[in-house]
Amino acid sequence: MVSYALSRLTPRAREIVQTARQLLERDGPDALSMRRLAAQLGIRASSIYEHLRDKQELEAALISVGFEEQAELFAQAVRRSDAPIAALAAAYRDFARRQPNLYRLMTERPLRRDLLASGVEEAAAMPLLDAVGGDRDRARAIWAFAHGMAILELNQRFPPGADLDAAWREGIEAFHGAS
Amino acid sequence: MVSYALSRLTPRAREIVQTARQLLERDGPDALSMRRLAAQLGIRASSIYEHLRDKQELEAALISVGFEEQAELFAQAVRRSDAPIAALAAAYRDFARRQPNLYRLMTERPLRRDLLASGVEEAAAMPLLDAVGGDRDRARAIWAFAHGMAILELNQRFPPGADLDAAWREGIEAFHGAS
DNA sequence: GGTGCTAACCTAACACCGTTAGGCTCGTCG
DNA sequence: CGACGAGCCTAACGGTGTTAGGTTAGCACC
Repeated sequence: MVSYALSRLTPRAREIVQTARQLLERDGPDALSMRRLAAQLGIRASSIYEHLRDKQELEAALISVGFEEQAELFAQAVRRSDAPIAALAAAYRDFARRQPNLYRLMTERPLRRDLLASGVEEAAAMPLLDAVGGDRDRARAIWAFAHGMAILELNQRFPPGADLDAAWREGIEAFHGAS
Repeated sequence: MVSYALSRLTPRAREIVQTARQLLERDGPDALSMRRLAAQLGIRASSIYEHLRDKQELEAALISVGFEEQAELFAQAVRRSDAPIAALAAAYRDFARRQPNLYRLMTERPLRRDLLASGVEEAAAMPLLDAVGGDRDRARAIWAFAHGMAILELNQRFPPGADLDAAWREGIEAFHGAS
């Protein structure tokens, strides 16, 4: 199963984006520099610009891939469970923990939607919107809770001993009642 | 009313931190560079290091001030309302919208707690913990929701027409029932 | 076989970043 | 007067994203 977002790039650009992803996840956000990425590829930084317009476009490609993977994971989670909100929450947290640096990249700044593969953002949001019967306000509130929990956990903002499973449960229960 | 966090600095360091805050809020996060800050002060970047150890310490001072102001605002919000959770949510959102760049700085990365003025983080968290009767899991879930809403709004992650008031209400209602 | 085109790389440079080493000029205090 | 410290300076180092302009290798076509 090949990414639609990547399939729109030239083969060389695709390689660069895939290398960038490994670099980002393995060595952290600071490692995602054009020079370090180039070094990893065995070329010079300026050569990357033959394949990608600039760093924003590289990041947008990574973010698009992230959304695609989220869409797939979230759809599966709902399919496999009869408590869709709890399942989505678990899948959401899982994605963030498994690829913390990609998750940060995907959420830490305003999105350049014009650079994203079209539809990927909506596709990632659909499973939750379906799970709440199309209630957009409710979906947004639940998303905010899940993102808050995920990013505060990644950024180690909760005290060391905090029982995060319990906090997740607390939120999932709260959002389980009727609106 | 003078900040405790700032009062621990030398007078010159205090001026630098205050100038940094104006610069950050007026010109955005990219403007908070040692060189630009120095230019604003009429000196060279290297001179700042006479007064603050490094950029991390500067940021920690800004963050400490932010926590102090939050603590004050949140305490007031609870005092003035008999629906403490709704009042805290409103105050939280308000703080983030009024000082978006300081709010981002305060939340976007792991905290260097060793550089923070002691107690400020806890002081900002107390009003909510009190409002939920000391239930830490519940307080964390509510905080995650509020932070998620605030940062997603600041980062323009909701669709342009989204009714964020409604989403906030949705979350506040959800967390209003008994645990 | 020669010509032209394209892909993919290169070096060199620009303006910016955080930070450090080392030096200068004051005013104050003993 | 002499010492000292506060506060500033210049110059530099290694890092960042990015651009201009040049080279090389392979392939299509006459």
